[in-house]
Amino acid sequence: MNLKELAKQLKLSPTTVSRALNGYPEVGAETRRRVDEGAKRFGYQPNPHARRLATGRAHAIGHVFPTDRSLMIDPLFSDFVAGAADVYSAHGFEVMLHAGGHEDELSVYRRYAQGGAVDGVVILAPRLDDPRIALLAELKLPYIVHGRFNDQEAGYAWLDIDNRGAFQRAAKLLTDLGHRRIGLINGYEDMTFALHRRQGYEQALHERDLTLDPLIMASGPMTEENGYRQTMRILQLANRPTALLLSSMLLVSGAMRAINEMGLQIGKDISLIAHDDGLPFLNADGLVPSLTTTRSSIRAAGGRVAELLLGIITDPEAEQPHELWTVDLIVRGSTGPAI
Amino acid sequence: MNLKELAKQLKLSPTTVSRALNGYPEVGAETRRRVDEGAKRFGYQPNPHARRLATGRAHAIGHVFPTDRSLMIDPLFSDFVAGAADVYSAHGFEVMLHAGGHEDELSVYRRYAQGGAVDGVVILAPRLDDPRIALLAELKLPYIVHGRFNDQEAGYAWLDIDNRGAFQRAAKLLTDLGHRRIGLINGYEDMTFALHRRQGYEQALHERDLTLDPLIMASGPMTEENGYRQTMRILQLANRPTALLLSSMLLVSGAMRAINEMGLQIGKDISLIAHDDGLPFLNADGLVPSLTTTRSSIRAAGGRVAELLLGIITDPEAEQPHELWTVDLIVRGSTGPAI
DNA sequence: GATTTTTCCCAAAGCGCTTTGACAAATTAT
DNA sequence: ATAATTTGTCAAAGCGCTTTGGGAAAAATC
Repeated sequence: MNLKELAKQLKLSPTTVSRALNGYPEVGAETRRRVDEGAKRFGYQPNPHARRLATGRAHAIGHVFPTDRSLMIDPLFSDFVAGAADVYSAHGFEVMLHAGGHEDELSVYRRYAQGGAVDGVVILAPRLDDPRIALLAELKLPYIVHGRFNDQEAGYAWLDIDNRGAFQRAAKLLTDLGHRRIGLINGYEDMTFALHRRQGYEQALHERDLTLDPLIMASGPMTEENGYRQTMRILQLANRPTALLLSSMLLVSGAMRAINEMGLQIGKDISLIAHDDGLPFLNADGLVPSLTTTRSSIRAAGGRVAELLLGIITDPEAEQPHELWTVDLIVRGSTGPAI
Repeated sequence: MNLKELAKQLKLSPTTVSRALNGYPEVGAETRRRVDEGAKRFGYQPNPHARRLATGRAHAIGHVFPTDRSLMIDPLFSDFVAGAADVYSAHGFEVMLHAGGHEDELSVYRRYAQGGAVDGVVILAPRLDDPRIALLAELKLPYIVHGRFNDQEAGYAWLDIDNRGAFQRAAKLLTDLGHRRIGLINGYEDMTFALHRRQGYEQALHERDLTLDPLIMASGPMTEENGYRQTMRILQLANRPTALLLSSMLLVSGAMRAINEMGLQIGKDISLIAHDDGLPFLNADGLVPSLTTTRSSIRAAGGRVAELLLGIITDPEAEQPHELWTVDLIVRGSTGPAI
């Protein structure tokens, strides 16, 4: 059943049916009712490809899986996309997913821009020297960045959480509790989110005139195993820290394992604060002791990013949105006074 | 730059250019060369929507996020899709993602089928009484199931791992080690994969004339927290098991935490075998002691499922593929003789 | 050399929708 | 009453591609 067929059944022209269905004003109330009723009765669905071709709008958003880092699929990604996809679907947009490997990320954007396969893209996990910056500026493809390109805040739309502020506050909480040696286990620091976290951490230490010790800082993949390794390494130092700041709940899994193994007690011998993206399978509140966290739902971020991008697409003239979300610091049982 | 424009530049007709680009035989070698060269020079990319409309093929596969279980996004999903997306992209297919919530899964398939938005879909996490069975049989939409509908193995294409065999072998390994009380912490058992695992487990116990004890069996979300909860509950029983079978590495995280807390030693006081889907952020080999697992890469499964589906789409007349993958049992340090 | 076949290219139609421009009919203004 | 406007509908063009059905020119066959 296509438009023409439906129009014939209703004894109307395709023009009128199309207009009625798309809510244009130049169609009588009674006719509109008839059309709506007829469309429902015949189960008519407009052909999406024809519509795209005619309107030039894809009604789709592109997302690219960050699949480079030795093929490690970030478990955060699916939650982010789930949040975004919900919003898209509410607005009749599809999400087009691309997982690297065969075609490199930049080519994908180029192809998207050229063929109009999508109306916009979401850029994830921005890096310090991100090659996507230049390309996207050149391409006429609406986009929004989750995170920020390194300290470059104008010229593009973004939504970021205040990673710097979050880790600064977290570190400050620890110094307020009397901790003077505080370790940091971070993600890869060529990603801006991780860099910002380190900067927040450094600033807090700096404010207390504490010196940085590279030995108790680490940067790497946010896996259980690396959490274990780095924690183990740091705890075995002669002069081990009394508190640890972690960039991910997955690192926490490994860290707790290491701490248990060392026979230390969380919240007493060693304090822990981690960033919690709200992944549903790893609950900070369910741990024993419950975990003090800087918390920001990555799923909510995905949803908001989607909303903003749809806004940009609808009105490209409007000012580019910038949103910096403050991060909650939730104090629970894993932080205690320094020993 | 579109086809017509390119053709004009090359002083050829759109027909010829289209044919040359799509590898049809009725075009001269020299002309073909000129077209290829010209297309590259002008950076020509065919408009995907126009192509879809003309050919009636979407060159896209639909995937639906299993987002129901109280909005819990399964972390396995992204790895599976990553594997699949790689294959699609090598074949010039896109992946269209849908995350429930706004529109229910069945409607999505109906819409896909009606409008030809995708050429096929991948069905994930089949259930015991899966409403998708009936719908898909009715819709003329090629599909393949990852897993199997409950013991119904004909009439549709599927790829599954031998969950039953895997858990049977795992349980048998434990009984061979002398364990007589073996616990099971499973996923939701209205999913066929979980049911099959329980059946494998039950059969192995049955072969040794061991009786089932519902007290040391659990079924629920595969989260860290639930792993902890169930393990804790089971270990606190008066007559606690000496071995535990777990359906997911995430459950293991929680289980190990519980075991540590109880002051028990893995591989000695209690043996552990878990199913490992090969998630890159949770490595069974990196644990201490390293974990005995039934292992099957969900990412590889995603890739193969994609290949099979593309095959079905290319040749709908061919026989429906069924693949049952045997699962590796990798014996490592977490299993020891019964105490 | 005349006829058939093959090779290579083209004009035009069609995919299913949206959108422009025209036009009766109904309404309002003069 | 007629003229000017508004309302509700339609015919036709166009989005950019593929594909059908020819049809010259070149090659192969008799």
